[in-house]
Amino acid sequence: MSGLRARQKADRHRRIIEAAAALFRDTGYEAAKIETIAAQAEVSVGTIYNYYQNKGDILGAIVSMEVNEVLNAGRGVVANPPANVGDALDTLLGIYIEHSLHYLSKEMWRQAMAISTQLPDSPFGQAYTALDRALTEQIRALFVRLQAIGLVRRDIDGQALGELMFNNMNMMFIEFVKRDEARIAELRAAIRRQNRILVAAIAV
Amino acid sequence: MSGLRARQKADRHRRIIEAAAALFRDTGYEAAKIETIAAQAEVSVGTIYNYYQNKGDILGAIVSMEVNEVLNAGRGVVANPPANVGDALDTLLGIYIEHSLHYLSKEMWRQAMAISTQLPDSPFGQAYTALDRALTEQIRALFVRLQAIGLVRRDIDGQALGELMFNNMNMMFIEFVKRDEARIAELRAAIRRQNRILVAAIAV
DNA sequence: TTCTAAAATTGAGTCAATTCCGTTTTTATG
DNA sequence: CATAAAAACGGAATTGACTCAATTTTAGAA
Repeated sequence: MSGLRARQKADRHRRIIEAAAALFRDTGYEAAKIETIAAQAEVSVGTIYNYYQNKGDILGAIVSMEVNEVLNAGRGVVANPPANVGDALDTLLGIYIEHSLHYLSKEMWRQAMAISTQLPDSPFGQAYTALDRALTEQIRALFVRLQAIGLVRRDIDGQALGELMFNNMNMMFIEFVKRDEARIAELRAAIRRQNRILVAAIAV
Repeated sequence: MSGLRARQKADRHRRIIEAAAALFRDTGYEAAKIETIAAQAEVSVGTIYNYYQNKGDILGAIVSMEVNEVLNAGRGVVANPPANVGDALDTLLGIYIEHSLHYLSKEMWRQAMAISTQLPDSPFGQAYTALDRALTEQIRALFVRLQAIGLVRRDIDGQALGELMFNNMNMMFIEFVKRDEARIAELRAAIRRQNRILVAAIAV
């Protein structure tokens, strides 16, 4: 069961994603018709629904790639953080934020976020939740690292802290993508200001 | 211009909201067809769209009522908070959370949240953002109150703290409504645990 | 009371996502 | 090879939100 059929399958997957990504970027998610994606990918509408449960899942596949890149970039910071709690946090969260608009437009993010709350049990909904958890975990890992180095107090509840910080950043990011005119620099400054309270509380 | 016409208008508004609320509750938001809402409210489909820009705005009107009640209930706590930072926070956020499922089901919340990110510029999208801001402001007001009483340090950045705490609670609430089996008690406990870090940082 | 312009209502029509099922392609088997 | 079962495909049909041009209702002037 791993000959021609599997190859065609992978190829069609790729073609659908490529067609969709291009269209979402160029015309926006809403404006991109399944029919157009199908034509571009040289498959039928029915086939697209054979590969993805719904339009949101196509976007989901694209979002997952993006977030996984972000997670990867974050690993570098966790392994080798700046020698200062505030800077370490700013660097990690900065990577998340700066990377975030690389492949995805704000409109695509809005749609992705909306779908993930609307259909939490769809394949994408579950994947999105898993990605959030992975990001939270990475922030927690940074604290563990900083505790090991001796920059963060040992008696801090790393789990709760990671959640608190991720949740705040995430909510700020949601507000950010909701306003087209919002700028990354302002977002980062606002998060830095909020985190100052936490940094003061946890730094040795 | 405030005779029969105004009365009929108010009456139709009410009928539409009542019909929609009942249907959303009973069959769920997705399953509730505009046609059915129209029939129940004894108006035509077109009339509904004369009163509300889209299906989401109908839900929006219901959500706004709910959140305004919550804000109202919160005012009491701010005016007269428990004499302990942790308890004061727990009481205020507790009111938000306990109230939240009074009129709205989890599915309705999911839809409302999704729509507010999907269409941030629709009437409901803007109203939802305003409600979030009002809640954040109320939490900030509680800190100001606690500072006045002498329970919270004067040098704390109240604005940043209010945002941090609201954002965290809100994100936790989003995750809560995404899982049908999640329980209120667990949600409150998790938030309490997260807030402990903040309380330690800000208490006198 | 009658008439007219403005405001509101109506429901058939449009549009795009999703479903459905008959047809075609691929795989496994003798 | 031939062939039957399984998997995947295609595209017409369905569905439900939303629009719009025609019609009805209301307010208020004559």
